[in-house]
Amino acid sequence: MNETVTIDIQRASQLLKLLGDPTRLTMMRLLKTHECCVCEFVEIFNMSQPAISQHLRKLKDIKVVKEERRGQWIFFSINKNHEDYPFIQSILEQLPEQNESIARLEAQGLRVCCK
Amino acid sequence: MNETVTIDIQRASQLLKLLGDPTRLTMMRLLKTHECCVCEFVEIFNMSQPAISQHLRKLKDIKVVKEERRGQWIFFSINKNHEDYPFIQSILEQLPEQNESIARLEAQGLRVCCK
DNA sequence: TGCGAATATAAGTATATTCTTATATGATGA
DNA sequence: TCATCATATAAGAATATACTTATATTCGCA
Repeated sequence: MNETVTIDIQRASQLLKLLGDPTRLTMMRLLKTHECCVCEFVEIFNMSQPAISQHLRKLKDIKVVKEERRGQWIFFSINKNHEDYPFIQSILEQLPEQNESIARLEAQGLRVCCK
Repeated sequence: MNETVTIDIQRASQLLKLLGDPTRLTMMRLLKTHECCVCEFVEIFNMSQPAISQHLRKLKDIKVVKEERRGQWIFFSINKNHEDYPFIQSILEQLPEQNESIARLEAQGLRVCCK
């Protein structure tokens, strides 16, 4: 009958709470199109490394992002296998692209450092 | 070019933060299909009247719900004229209906009390 | 093997959030 | 007009959140 995928209210509110922080929401929007490492986020948000690390940990704890070490760096990306990925994606899709942040990084030569 | 409606990240995170509470998220889902008054929410959530009132106030402050007094009762409903209504609606649509709550109220004869 | 860079964790603090209880307001109806 | 019902507000307490600074871990490379 009803073909719309639904998500349990408890899980939904937990996800929304995590996305309800401007830093984490922007992180997720950035990760929608770019893999990023911690040092890039530190630059983009002009925030301390531990602060960034702690935000990423929360996203990692509920498995909406995954990490992959490449040499010295750890790259984060969205976990597309997450059970609630469609829900998350439907939100991120409505947010404006954050390409300026990435462009600014590249202009400063700070993006390459993590490639 | 891009026809998708977007919402500013700051406003989006503010909205998501408010929806990121199970009580408020359930309230919004209920209001999607039913107007409700405070006393009904008190029954549904089995929560104190001031606690309910304070949650509703937060939703009212950012104008995602509106209120209308009818005699002794104040009925709440979703403000469909809110600038970010499409964003909110896209989230609520993915949540399961909360008809059991309403049905339970009616079974207890507590729904009529506010008609 | 040891040092430096990238990241994580721990502990502490300031602030925000969500209740509670007590009280105020506002409409209805005897 | 007064008592009562529905709701709002105020003040306070417990807990959660998001930083800070200091320190630990882990990898790559000389």
